Amino acid sequence: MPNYQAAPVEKKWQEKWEKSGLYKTDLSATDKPKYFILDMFPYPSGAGLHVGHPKGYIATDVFARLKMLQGHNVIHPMGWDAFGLPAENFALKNKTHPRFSTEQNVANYKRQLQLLGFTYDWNLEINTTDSDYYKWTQWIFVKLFEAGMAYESYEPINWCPVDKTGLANEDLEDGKCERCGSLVEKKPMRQWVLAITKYADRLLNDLDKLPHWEPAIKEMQRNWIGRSEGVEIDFKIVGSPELICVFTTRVDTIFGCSYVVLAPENRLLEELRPMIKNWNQVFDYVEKVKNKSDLERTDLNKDKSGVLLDGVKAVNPFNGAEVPVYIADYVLNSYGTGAVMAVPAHDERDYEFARKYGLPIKEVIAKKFSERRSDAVKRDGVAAVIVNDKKVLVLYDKKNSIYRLPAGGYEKEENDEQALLREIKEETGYVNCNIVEGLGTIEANFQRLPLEGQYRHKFQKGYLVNLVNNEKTELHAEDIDKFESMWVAYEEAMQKFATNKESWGEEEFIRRAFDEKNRCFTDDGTIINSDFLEDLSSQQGRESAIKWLEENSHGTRKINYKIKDWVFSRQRYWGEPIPIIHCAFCGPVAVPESELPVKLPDVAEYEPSGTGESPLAKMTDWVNTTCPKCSKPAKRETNTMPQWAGSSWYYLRYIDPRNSSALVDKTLEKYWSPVDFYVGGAEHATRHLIYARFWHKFLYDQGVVSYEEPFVRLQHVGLIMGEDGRKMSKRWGNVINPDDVVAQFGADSLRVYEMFMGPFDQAVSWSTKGLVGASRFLERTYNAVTSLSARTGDGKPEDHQKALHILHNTIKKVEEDIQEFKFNTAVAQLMIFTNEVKDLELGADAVNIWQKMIIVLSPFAPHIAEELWEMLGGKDSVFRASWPKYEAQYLLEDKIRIGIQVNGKIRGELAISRGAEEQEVLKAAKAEPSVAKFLEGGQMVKEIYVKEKLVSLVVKM
RNA sequence: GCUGGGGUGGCGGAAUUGGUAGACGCGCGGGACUUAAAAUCCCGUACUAGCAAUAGUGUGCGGGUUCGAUUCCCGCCCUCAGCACCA
Repeated sequence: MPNYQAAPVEKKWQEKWEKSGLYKTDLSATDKPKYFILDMFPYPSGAGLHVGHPKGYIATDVFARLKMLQGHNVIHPMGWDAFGLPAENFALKNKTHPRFSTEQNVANYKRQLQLLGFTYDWNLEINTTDSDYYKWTQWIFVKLFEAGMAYESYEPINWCPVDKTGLANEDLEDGKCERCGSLVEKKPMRQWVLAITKYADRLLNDLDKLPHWEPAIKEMQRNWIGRSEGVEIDFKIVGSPELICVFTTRVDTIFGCSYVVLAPENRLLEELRPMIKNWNQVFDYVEKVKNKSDLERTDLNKDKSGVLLDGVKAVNPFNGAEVPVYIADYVLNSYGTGAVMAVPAHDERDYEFARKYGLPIKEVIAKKFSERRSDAVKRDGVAAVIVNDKKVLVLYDKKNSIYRLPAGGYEKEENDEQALLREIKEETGYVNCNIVEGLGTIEANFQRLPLEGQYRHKFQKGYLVNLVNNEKTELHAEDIDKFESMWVAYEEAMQKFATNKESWGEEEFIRRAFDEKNRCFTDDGTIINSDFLEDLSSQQGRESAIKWLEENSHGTRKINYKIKDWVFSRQRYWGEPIPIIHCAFCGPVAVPESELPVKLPDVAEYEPSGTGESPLAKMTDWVNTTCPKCSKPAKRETNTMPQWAGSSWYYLRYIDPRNSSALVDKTLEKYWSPVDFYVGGAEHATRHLIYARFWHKFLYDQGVVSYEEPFVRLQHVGLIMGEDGRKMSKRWGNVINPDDVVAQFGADSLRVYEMFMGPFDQAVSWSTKGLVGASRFLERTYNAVTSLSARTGDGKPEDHQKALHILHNTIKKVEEDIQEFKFNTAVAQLMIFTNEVKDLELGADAVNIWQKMIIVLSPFAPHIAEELWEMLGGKDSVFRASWPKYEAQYLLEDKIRIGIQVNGKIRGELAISRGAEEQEVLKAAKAEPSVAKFLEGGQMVKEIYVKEKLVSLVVKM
């Protein structure tokens, strides 16, 4: 029978905390530095919590307790995000009302959370489905509407046929409904949309003001916002007044444009119809595309398709070239202008399409390998990548010790082919070669090795060459000594060139030769074959081209975003009613603030209709109202808000949860805002976290909040997987319920274990064995403290030294690790303390030392810490104590052991005193028997002493 | 494909301005206590060879720089997450 009984102790302290109001946050107290630490509030599902859910809450709780002990006013609140599809679907399935099932689920979640002994102040609890709460969600919508940020749209949107509602882009996963996994359809319907794209630039730029966010999450947001700077160019159409406007970020490649592509849905198609000779074929293609789902369309990624618009020619304004026009579904109508200029040589998609349909591929960018020098001599040339049987021919220049490809400059009037074949013959002897394909151009600048020494600048054209047969001529006598030729595999060739003394980019040609995909060069480089852009860098070329476009009115600068405006209507029951009244005379009118909230009416039948109408539409009593402006009969908006609405601002409400006259009091907001630390799942990086930042910025512009960014520091929590390594799920039967764990091992064991499992942000598998380890540690600590009273006297001085050394290192390590969220190593340090200190003879001073340890342990295991604190004479809660300060004098030990290396290998160890003289240490090191035998008979070359770390001896044998 | 992580014992993982790789925990082996078992405590535990002292090998793979590389550089493989025809 173990000595420590978790259940009664945990119950005892939870009751005491409740009674004394230990964790109550006095919102009006502004005497101390504040700390706002926030969990992503849960969406209470019917299944209850599994052990993975509380991991983040445990971490914030540990952190909050540290801050309390360090003397901060801490706000650590919790609430419920309870509107939305999953709750409604759950209710439908169980034939109950969502309000009822939500209440039940919330109660269950709350009970489960309370078992773990968190510092949540339940007086601050909020619930997005309370009308007192969603009044302010509606209020924000009204402000958005009044600011022109919420508008009605009739564009086709994503429609989930199973959940029977429209969805935002953010609600899709692989083109499927994120909730139920069904394929979404495109459906045109009336909907409310929020103009998040107006904030796109600020959402993007302000990421730079968030140094304490993980770079990975900022990067995800950058990708999601997807800003790209480019130009729109107008292509005239031969024999038509219409223009094809294309968007491109690469005007520098304009002279490589060999055709133009329209999205199949592009409206221009109708206008051009009379000119199109093969209309039937075009029409068929458009129809085929229409019937493809978005998923099928993107799935065809690898196999591009399209149809030529026979009879239509577009004119490249830069050179007057008439190029063919295609429709192809690799061009999206919803991005840019729904039309692109195709530059197959420098865009992978165009390249693939051009190869499939045999369209010209014109190279206009050379890869730049190194900087040009003003004193360089220009000498262009050709290079051969001769491939035979998956091996490439590499020359070794013996005199200069360099590897190279067969290559050289032009002689007299030679063309590429002549020069190439001549060089191959001269340098390798092969006479029967077959030029397969060009590999593009590399601009190289380099110094000719010893022979000439001058700097060269060249455009080198690469060619893939096959051997027709092995026939060779004799090399010139001089060349036989000069070169050694060898056939090597890809990896070996890459390696040879990687360490080559003189190189101009041969690896690039080899890479292109071995993989067709690499033949399309999409980076910036030096412009070639391009009229007035010739020889400019891509960057300069873009500037010149834009200038030319604008001066000649053929186009203009343009910025596009991937992020779309936020589709904000749901045709479902369980959500905040959108506070709008439709009046035949006044149009859509906002519900006046005095009439908010627009309460969600109770209904018996709330099943989605599937017609695109919300179930609220059937509630005629509720729908029929009068216009607030003209008082004539009018109808309420029946769509509801998406699940993400309530969570986009909830953190603000914790600061002032019962305020009925304002969203949040200004003074309180100023003191408690912003959220100092926000912890939650990485899956919200592009949804919730973008929406919340968007609303927050809007509220900032409205003067409601005083900071531009809501969350100062952001940390994502890694999942806890099942013992089998799979996600915890009913489906796999690997779910561990915290109720069971707490009943068997206690909340403290669960808390300590979850913090100890591994790095906080990493996914780790649950291990009940591992949990036992945490439990044993607490038990050992308990036993150590309970046996303290049996010890008397002064103890041993060296034990004292040791205990103080460990204690102060523990204080430092735990304090620093908690702040950096490195809980696993903090717990390891606490374990070291118990293991090392429990058997030391410390006499009466033991109590003092262990008291400090208990404070340091308390954030992780608050119940057992309180119990032990009380046992050692603590009168008040341990959380009313102060975090101990570590003292530098105890951190370092006087005796150190250092390693001794001989020729880089550890051969022995040496005990020295801190501050020992270098000469003494070296002398002692050399005298060490295990070292000395490796020094025997050798000559000392070097002796290195890294202070208080190691000795490194170099001996020549 | 792109972007960002990651690859270290039987397992979860420590250690990075380059300095004794494997802290801590699990598991495993041995021992103590017990009539016995559980629990607890003590000792050991990277791998290979050896009775041992010891020697060799070792941080995904191949090279490089260095007295010294898990750490830095070049090339490659695998894996997880997000995005995915965004011109």
